[in-house]
Amino acid sequence: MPELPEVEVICQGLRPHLTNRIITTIYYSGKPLRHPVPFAAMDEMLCGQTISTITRRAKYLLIATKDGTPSRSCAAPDARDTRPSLAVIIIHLGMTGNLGLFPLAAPIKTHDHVRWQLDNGLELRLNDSRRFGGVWLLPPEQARNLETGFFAGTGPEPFSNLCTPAYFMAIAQKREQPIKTFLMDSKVVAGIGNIYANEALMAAGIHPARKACTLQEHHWQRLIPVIRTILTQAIACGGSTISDFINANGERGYFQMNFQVYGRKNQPCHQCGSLIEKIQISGRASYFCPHCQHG
DNA sequence: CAAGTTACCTGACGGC
DNA sequence: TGCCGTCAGGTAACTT
Repeated sequence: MPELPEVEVICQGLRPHLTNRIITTIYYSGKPLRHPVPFAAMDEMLCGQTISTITRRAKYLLIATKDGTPSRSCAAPDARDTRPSLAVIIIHLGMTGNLGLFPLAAPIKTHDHVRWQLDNGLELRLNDSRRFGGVWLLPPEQARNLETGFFAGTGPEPFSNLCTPAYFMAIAQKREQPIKTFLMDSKVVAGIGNIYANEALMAAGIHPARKACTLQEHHWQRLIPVIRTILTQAIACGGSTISDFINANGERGYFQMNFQVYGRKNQPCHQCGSLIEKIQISGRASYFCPHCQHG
């Protein structure tokens, strides 16, 4: 379920419930996700550890622990222990992944693949039917160098001040590909998936198949703030449901967004009444208004 | 290097 | 009811 806004909503929803909780036990279905799940390493490194921070980078959720060293040998936590080392769990939700907090007694669902049991009677459950998601565990030395390690090659966040017209134009210069495909390239900019690439281009009045290299500075000056506004709105929509986070069932986050084009083939454009068209671009469903998106 | 294609998996939906 | 094809919010390994 994850583009950037959904992951951000999950991140914000989990934060108050996970911060300062101790991971007590970890369970694993045994089914591989996109990559092997580092169950043995998590079991060894995380049980007994305290969760410190929950953050998001691109479409990945990062859960840091306060101490990356094996804790089974130090059962009594030392309050004066200020060692900065952090092990980090990284979670990606793929196409169908979902994270929720459940009481321990809540029935296990099909495709609940990893469960992190906490010291407050709840457990964090990763459910992912298609198993395109992934779980990684970075030991302290790797966790300290995320941007040059795990996220090397990942583009800046859309909200970063690195995202300027000049930045995009320098890369787009050599790209003959459609602007929509360009926006979805995580090496260019992080977190924009199929839905929001479609929506942002509609809001900016740019045809999704237009070659990335043909966008002028004024296009980028329009597109960058539009991307930020749409992502912000989507996060706000999801945020309104955060209070239901525990035991959250089904729809939360951007399902509540009012899409202008995504999924609206042959329906009238909210701006001009023209019928929204659907085409394939780089193998992905692409929706646009033939009247509003000439730029 | 850029860009297109395929693969990974399950489930929902529409047509027959 | 059921069978079958198609499609789905992502990423990375391939090929061209």
